Amino acid sequence: MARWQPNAAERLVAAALDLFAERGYENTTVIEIAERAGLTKSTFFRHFADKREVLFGADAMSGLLVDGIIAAPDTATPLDAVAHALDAIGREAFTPDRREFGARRRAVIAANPELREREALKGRGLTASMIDALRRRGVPDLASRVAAELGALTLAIAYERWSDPTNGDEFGEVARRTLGDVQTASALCSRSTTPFTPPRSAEWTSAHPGPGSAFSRHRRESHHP
Amino acid sequence: MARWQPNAAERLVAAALDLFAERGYENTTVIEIAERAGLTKSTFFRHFADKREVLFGADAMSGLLVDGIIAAPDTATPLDAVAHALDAIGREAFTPDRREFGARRRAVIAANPELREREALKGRGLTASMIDALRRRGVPDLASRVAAELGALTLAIAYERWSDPTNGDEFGEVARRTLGDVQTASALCSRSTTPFTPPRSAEWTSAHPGPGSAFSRHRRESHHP
DNA sequence: TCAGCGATGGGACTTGGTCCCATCACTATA
DNA sequence: TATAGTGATGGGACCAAGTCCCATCGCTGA
Repeated sequence: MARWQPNAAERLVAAALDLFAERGYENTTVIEIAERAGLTKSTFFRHFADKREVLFGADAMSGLLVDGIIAAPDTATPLDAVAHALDAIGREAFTPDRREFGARRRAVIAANPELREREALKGRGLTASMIDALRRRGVPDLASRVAAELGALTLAIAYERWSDPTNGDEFGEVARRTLGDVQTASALCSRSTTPFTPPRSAEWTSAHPGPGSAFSRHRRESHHP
Repeated sequence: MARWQPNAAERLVAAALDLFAERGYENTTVIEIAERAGLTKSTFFRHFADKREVLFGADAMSGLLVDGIIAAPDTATPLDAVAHALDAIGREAFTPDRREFGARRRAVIAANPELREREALKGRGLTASMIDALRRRGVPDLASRVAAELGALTLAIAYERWSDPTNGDEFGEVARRTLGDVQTASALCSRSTTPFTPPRSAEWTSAHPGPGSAFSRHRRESHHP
């Protein structure tokens, strides 16, 4: 029988991905997944905490990110350290041979709210890991949170771009380019949108002496608690 | 009977929050929640899509954020528009009378992974809404994503700070201060980390001299296990 | 040959969640 | 006053996710 055949977990993942792609996540039963893998419901839950986890189980990313951030040179800025970690992910996790799998997985997750929810949680976990690693580098609290958030955004966008079949670049390249884009975009966030307005006129800077006062003129419009 | 008593949904929320706080989310049954509210399982699921949603149902935030961002003056930068939206949330959603509820809710959510997962998904939804609203302002794609992400981070931190019982400020103030802190921290992400060199002393303080600004207040550490 | 061990099978059980229909209270209209 | 309509509720059957416990299988080593 199927008993004692190796790679039970991998077989379950493959079976699940196939079935999810065929008939959708919610129209697929754990028992069906297990049967296609030549196993049973019991064994499924022995390998994965729940039905969603079958697409998120092999998750060494957190460790890779932490190690990558910590291993970055002392002179690296917080976002440099994040870039260093993204490189590690490109070498260890998102290798070229996994691109197709990544694309299928991404499509399945995008099609189901329950899976998107799990993905969101995993994202928070990765962000938390990066915050922790950055703090250990001596980066101040808030800067760690912001850098980790930008890192998570970069990771998400880079994964989108990399798993696109028309893209032939390695993940490391994609990620670095993406991080550059994010940094550029970040600089735009505190600048006026309209390209031809003077970005930092006298009035603007004087009206913006400290955090949060830029829109002090907009507040107090209506006060009815 | 309890039938036809008004505010069924509110009673369910109150009952759920009480029970979750008493014995924990996973040790509480939907039937128990319904019974404490004088209702039944059927009615519970008529008001809320699932068990988690009872703590996330009253969710007008997305609309408030979108409207606030769109209503911001044309001259506002992306993050100014976000600030404008956060102000609206302070007036419409996170009113002072809801602080205690917010604190209890936050504690319950923090104690349970399933609820944290839902919270993460809701956060993604808010971010998506902000991205959309910013795009409608003409903000470029990537800048929208970054600004929305920073806005979501600001909202999360501001909610943490505001729901703290020792905090007496209104949400709008807290959010404004938080956004300033986030912007400041954002600038550090591409700068060298070393803590005892320039940024802290001269350059830092002279660039942001606001009296009640930045890190002088609310030194609360945020922990991520 | 046998004992130990880890992975699997299997079934009972609880709970979240869906579905459908009966029931109740209120309202409008004749 | 009677009656039909409407919307919210109760109730139970039903399915799938997830837990628990124990039996069973195949391998390994003595």
